Amino acid sequence: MAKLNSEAKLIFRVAIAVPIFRLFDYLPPQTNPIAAIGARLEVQFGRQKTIGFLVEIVKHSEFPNDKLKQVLRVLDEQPLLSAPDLQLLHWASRYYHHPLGEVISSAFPVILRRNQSMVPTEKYYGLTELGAATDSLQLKRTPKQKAVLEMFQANHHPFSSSALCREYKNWRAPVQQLLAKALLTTQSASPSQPIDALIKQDALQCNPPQQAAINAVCEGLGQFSVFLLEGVTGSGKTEVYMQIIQAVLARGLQVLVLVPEITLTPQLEARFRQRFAVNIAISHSKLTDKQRCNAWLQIQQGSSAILLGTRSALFTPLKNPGLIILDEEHDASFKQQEGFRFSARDVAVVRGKFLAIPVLLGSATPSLESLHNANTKRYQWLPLPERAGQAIAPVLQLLDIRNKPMQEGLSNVLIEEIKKTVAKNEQVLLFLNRRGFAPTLICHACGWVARCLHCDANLVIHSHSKQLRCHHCGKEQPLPDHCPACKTGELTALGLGTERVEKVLMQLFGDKTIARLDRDSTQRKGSLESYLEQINQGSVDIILGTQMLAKGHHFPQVTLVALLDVDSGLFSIDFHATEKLAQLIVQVSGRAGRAEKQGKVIMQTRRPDHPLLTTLINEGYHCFAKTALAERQLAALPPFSYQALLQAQAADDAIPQNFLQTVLELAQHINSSETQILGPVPAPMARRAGLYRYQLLFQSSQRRSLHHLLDELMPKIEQLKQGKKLRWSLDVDPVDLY
DNA sequence: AGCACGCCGACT
DNA sequence: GTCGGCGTGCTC
Repeated sequence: MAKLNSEAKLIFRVAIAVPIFRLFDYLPPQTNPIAAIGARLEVQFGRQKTIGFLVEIVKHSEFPNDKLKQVLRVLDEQPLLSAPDLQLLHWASRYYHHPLGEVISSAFPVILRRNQSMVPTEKYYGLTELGAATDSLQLKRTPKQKAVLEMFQANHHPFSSSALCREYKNWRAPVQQLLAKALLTTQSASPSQPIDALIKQDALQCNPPQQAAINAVCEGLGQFSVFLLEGVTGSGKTEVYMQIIQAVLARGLQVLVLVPEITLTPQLEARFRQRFAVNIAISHSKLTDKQRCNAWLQIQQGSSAILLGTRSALFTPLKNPGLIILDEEHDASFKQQEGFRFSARDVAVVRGKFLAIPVLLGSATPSLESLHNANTKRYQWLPLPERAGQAIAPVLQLLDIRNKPMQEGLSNVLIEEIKKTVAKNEQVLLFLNRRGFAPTLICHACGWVARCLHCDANLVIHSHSKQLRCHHCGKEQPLPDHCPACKTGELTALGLGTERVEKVLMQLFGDKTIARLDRDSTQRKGSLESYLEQINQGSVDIILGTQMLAKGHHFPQVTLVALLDVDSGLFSIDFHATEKLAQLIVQVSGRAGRAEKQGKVIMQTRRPDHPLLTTLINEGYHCFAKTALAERQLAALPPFSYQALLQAQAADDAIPQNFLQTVLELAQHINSSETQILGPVPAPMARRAGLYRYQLLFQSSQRRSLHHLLDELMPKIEQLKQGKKLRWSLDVDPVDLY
């Protein structure tokens, strides 16, 4: 009898955004005994009310049935995520060994993770029949209203409030008046647009490789496949993207476009808006929660056709999914480095599989993983070897600076080249991947070096703010004028940073305009944009900067690029470092000679025979990648093996060590020896922000056996009492072994 | 993650 | 005497 009874009732299995690998069982609410899988639920969880996600409806619960609580409310009649997207989140939770509740939660915008109520979509404004028929001249006494009305009449489609913000600074007042006059009306969503109205501007003429790439992807529409578009800088990758997007839009489907950094969204956004008349949603972390929620809902409900966003936009549900594009696929910022540590590139590929749509990965310098996948035919390789239009490839040369006269990192040969270039009124771009004045402050008398108290790192001299700053924990202190150790010695700045190069450039080229672009000089909001504009207007002669120069900005007037110090990247313990360096060199070189003028790239080095540099220069990135892959294979490193990194940190040195030792013993118990376990060892930077860091690396030639081990290990780690005294995390497919 | 319970130090 | 420090344990 009791059995019959328990089988009669239904149990909701609920995922909640807490760092617990378990699901929680609830009784259905009185009102809805059945709800849709994936719906958000309001539940009492401990002493607080939270949002949970309905994962499964089952017949009985292992949990003492008399202690089950009832779901308070079903928040979504229809689940906001589709079945394949829910499948994807389940997959991601298993693959990255991260709690399902947190993974599902990460697919929602912050507002929908917390707020009970569905946020209404953004308002749309459209013409009434009267408004369409009214001659705008009747409004000549109210010029603002007249202008707004004319804009609506010229465009034939409704505008959202965010779209109006883009067009007009103060649109609210005139729009309100037009509403009052019944010339405009509000509507909840934009109706779908006729296909022939999608295109504003005609496609450009393509060269044969571009056309081949477009054809290949377009033939694959409607089914899953992965394409790797390897296009050298200036080869017209964006045009390829746009023509494929056009084909997807013509089928009435949506496109998800992911880019690595926020700074790249305005450029692509502008080009998309020039070409397409469809609504485009934007999502990145600099937007407010409300703006991001709006973008999410627009895509989810189908009122926007293109979503352009960063890593966090990956899980946005598409009403009519058609294509995923991931630009600059090699970029490390696609990997989330905290919490749910997923790779947006890898998950995008799996998402394409679940949604049965193509995935297009693009880069001038593809990751070794993706090239390997292309070699093994998992991805279809689409090379764009030619520069599109008039562009000529730059000349690359190594400049041996051994025993050469130097001024603060600039060899005399380079200084002459800079002089010649600026004399022709052409721009120079200097790249140095180190901000600040100098990376080391040393006492000339006693050898004391300024070190961070909280990290295993030297403090960096920042001369503008007259400070010593730690680039790892952010701590700052005033620049001392005497040696704190011997009190008498003279303090010397050792090494090179962008501030120091800027100083010598101002001495050497006092009459020229120099722009320094690094994290310090572009902190103020909009300052990067204003620098970029000045550069494009030609009012800057010499551009000096870090990493951020390598990321996709066009500098058409630059004809000389110099990399001041490529050597510092040549020797690193992390096997990813050479790949990263090669990508950086090629990306920076790509800034030169984009227009008709041929560019020149000079790399200063004391290792002119280093195989990485010679291969890269003589045979190009693709050949470098081939040799690098061969080396990885020989050493059985990824992508020829699979890794997971368990990191632990605490204020006390012994705690993470003991914790990882216990984990190691647990793992050895489970392990059938197919997976190697290395450690526990101190992390490459053993102390950071006052915490001692240790790590345990798991590596296997078989992905399966690695994951079997982790599947069994993780629940045991979760139960360790030691785990509560420290911070630990598991990173599957780590890219940064720090 | 949040939140409560609980057991030890310096305060009106 | 008690306010509050954060260690420990629990959440269907």
